[in-house]
Amino acid sequence: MSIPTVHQVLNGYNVRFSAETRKKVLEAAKELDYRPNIAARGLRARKSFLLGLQFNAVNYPLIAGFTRGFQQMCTAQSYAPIFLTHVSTEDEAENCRTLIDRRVDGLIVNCAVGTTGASNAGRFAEMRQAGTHLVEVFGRFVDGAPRVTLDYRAGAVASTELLIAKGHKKIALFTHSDYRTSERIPGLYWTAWEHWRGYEETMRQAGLEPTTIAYQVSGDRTREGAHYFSAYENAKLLLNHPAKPTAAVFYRGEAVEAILHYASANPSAAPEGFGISVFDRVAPTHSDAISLYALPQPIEDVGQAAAKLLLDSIAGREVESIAMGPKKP
Amino acid sequence: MSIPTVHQVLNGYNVRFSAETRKKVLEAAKELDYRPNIAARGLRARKSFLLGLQFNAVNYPLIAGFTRGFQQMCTAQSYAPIFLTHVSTEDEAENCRTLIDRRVDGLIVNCAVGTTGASNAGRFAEMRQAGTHLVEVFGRFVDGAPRVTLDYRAGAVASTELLIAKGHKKIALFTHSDYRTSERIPGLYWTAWEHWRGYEETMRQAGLEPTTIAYQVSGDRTREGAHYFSAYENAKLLLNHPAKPTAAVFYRGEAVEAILHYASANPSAAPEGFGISVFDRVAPTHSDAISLYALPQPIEDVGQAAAKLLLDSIAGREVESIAMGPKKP
DNA sequence: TTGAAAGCGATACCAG
DNA sequence: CTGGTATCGCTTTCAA
Repeated sequence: MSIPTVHQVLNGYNVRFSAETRKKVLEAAKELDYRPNIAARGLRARKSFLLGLQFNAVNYPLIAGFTRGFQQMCTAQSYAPIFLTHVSTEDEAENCRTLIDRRVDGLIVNCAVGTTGASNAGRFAEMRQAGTHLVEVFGRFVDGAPRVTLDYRAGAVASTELLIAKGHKKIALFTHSDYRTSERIPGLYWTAWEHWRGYEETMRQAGLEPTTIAYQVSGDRTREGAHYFSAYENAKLLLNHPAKPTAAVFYRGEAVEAILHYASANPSAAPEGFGISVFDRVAPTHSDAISLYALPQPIEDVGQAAAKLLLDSIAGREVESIAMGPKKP
Repeated sequence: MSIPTVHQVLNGYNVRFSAETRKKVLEAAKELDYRPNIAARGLRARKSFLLGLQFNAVNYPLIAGFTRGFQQMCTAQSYAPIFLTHVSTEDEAENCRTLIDRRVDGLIVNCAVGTTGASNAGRFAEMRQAGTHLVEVFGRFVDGAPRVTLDYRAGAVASTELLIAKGHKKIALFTHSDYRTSERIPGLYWTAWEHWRGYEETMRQAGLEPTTIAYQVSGDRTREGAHYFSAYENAKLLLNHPAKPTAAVFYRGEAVEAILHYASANPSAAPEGFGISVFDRVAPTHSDAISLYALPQPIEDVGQAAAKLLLDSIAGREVESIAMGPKKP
């Protein structure tokens, strides 16, 4: 039996062959547990069947969920992910080099941004122009790139509606102080901005007065616990606010944890029946004073969607950016 | 200029060639930004220069650190990691299949264990026997495999010594109730056991009386926050213990968080100046009553070491298992 | 219905 | 010193 014959049969061009030939080939393949060599196939096809997954290490809580969704999608099409993380733009550039040397068929980008605002976004945009298949995730830095993001507006809408449904009327928004600056700094803080818009819109539509309370995040906001400590220190801003809110929508799960801890350390600080909702993960925490409604972010779905977009792009199909809100409970 | 000539020059067999030839080749290579195709090289060498990285998703807090260490080591030798996570033994088997189909040159294993104790450890042991290069991390399931683990004994020794150095004499150990069963269940709870041994040994050597206090973890202990809630509910076991400890060595960071929260919610519960030390990561938490000394686990180093072991094994060198304790502060 | 042959990009061997 | 040639495993084309 010749190599091409075997090949044809194994790859489904069965019409051309006699039943007997087919049977013999199939049996032999099974017996030998034949598995095609993907690298060799790729050499011929000028592909690697490898996808590069670049992640900013500050987003480490997202990694596990994202990669799970991603691998489900891509291994089903016999692609495999090469996963690399970076902590700086230099790191990122080096990892990118590694991936290109590997001839990856596509790239997931999760930009690093230096304290000065420097990033590799421009380079990525050029690469995309030059034909590299690339999808950006959890960010809006690379011009023109298809992206998968979290829909913070939808998250805020759902969070606010949830508290309204629980009967709350005085619902505050507790967010960080840069929620309004996102218009001016491209790529940064837009999630807080959209979140705020979603909150305001929902409150207004319900005929309720929005009250936005912002805490300042001091120093490097990517440092461990930056939001936690800032929120803790500013807990009174929320709990002693003149508008006397009975509930609050939060922008960050970390800030929720801080208020939960503050409230249990200061039993009279939070009004009876205070409610909190948030579009984020909240770490397991003991709390009796406050009712917490966490709408988890669909991180795994983001991973799946990103893989799908990337594979579609590689296959030459049209792709469109997606923003993913909270799952219906 | 012929292909082999170029090849030879580019790969450092320079002695054989005239200076002029060398120069021409090198210049052309630079100008064209020549990068060898690793897949093609691998086809000929019957290698893939790919390493499979299988991680149990329950260990997600370790992923970011581990992969960073791992990638540093392996990209330096022009290997790249394919990263896959599993949540069950079936998942793990499927991922393993994916990696083998990819002809990975080596495998990092982080076993899943079902509630019945079932695992793929046997299969991995066979694969190793059959010549697959494989390194186990954070576990002791695969018979005969070289592994990189955390040295919980050293962690406990350092934790205990630290509290002794701070002047504490009544130092308890706060751990979960299965710390003694590890002798009987291979692969499970051995970290708690070693940790306990390290604590006892250090206390005895210092002429102090060890007091081990254990909390029961109810239900599925891999569920989110299992240790946190169990420790919280059993906080009194530690803080009201008849031996009146002034400090405690903890086995888990999560349990530390629980006690910190409990103590700030119950201000008189912890004695003045209570000290806690732990060989683990502790999430950022506001706390004034308790002095916390966290000795971080060297997760990134584990990643590096695992990559080194695997690459050594692939290169045919002898490899030996490593246990990594806390870094000297 | 089948198989011979070319080629993907790199490497190894050996003859000139 | 230099280059022709075979080879890795797979896919495609075309002739028999």
